[in-house]
Amino acid sequence: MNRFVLDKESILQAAENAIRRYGPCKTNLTDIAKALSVSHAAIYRYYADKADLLEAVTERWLARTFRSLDPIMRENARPEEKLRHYLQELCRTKRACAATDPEMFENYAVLSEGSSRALKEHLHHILNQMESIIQQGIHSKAFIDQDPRQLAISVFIATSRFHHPAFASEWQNPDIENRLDAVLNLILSGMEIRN
Amino acid sequence: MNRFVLDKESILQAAENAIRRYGPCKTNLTDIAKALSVSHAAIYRYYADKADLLEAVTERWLARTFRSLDPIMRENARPEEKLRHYLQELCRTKRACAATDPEMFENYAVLSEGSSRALKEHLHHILNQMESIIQQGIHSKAFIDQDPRQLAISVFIATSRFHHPAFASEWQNPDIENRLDAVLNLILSGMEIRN
DNA sequence: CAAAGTACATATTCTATCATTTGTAACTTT
DNA sequence: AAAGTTACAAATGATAGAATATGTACTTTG
Repeated sequence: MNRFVLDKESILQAAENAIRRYGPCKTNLTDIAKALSVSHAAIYRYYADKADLLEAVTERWLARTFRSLDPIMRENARPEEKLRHYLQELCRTKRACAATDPEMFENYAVLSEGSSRALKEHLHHILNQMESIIQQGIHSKAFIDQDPRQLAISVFIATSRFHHPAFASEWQNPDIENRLDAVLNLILSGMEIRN
Repeated sequence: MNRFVLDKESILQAAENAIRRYGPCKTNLTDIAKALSVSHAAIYRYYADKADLLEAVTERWLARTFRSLDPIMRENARPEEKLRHYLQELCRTKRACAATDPEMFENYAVLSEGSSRALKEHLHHILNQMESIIQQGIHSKAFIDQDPRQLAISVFIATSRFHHPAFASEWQNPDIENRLDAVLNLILSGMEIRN
């Protein structure tokens, strides 16, 4: 018998499968429960409600998907190159998700319209990492001496077109990577101390 | 009798009134025709179809609304200040429309999701004006010597968050103007030749 | 014959009703 | 008592038939 122990993790996996199969809009608790061979009510023992479950699914997905940013933090490159790599990788990852994992990306896009705790935390995490790189750059006299948090926010905003899901339809343009590089050149040379 | 001569202009005005009254989604040709005391079929003598009429309405609205940019082009300021003013005014105008003329703004936002000739031309017009300011800056050795068109596009993209309708909901934040200034500082100092 | 109206086919949108989904509480089983 | 099921009320979503809107061809009017 393929009898699971029903737990948070198996519910998360079933939910993710359902989202991939039916898309985020058509996914319902009944189908998720059916896949686990339990009644839908059983899920309420583990998650307060549907929104809570979807938050958890997205949180797990975000952590997995943007792990590729962590090695960049450990790179031994000049801060300006590190920040460039970081944003290139952030945007590349978003593009890759939109193209190869469209349902999970849509799930994320839908959630990003509302106000989700998981997404706020993810944004904070991204800004923290950028701030840390900028901090290094300020210490090594590579970047102008301004509030690194504010700089991180400005850089994040200025590159929105390349990582915000509202613009996902533009990301198919083969020129998109060049466009990002052009914007990064402008921003980075605005931050650098020239000599 | 309030008998009009039915012409393109009076139809445009009636259409704009209808959009303001009912919103772009609920506006239909029958109501527009009713307001003009003609049958809806009469409109087809002047506009090929509904999309054609709405294009024309938007074109007229865009021309009227963004006239405030023209005086800036004639300003006798340093190119870096001129470009700053231009983008501040562009974004300020968008914010003002979103707040005080929500139906016409929504009409514009809806159109901007599709591919409208009027909007493409408007974008070209904006980019042309920005390019011209940048051109001046390059000649006066205030800006780095790069393709002014590409620079204009980069500046436009980097400020999307402040003028693209997808972000209109963020424009209520009282901090929005400071955020724009921070991004403009970054971009402009990236373009300027420092000494 | 130019300009608008009428009549009509097709496409779209509304609306009323029905089915599903969500969330809760009381019940069963081990 | 822990882990699940069953049964149900309220919210949400699907559906089909009615109503309205769009676009075209033909008719009327000055």
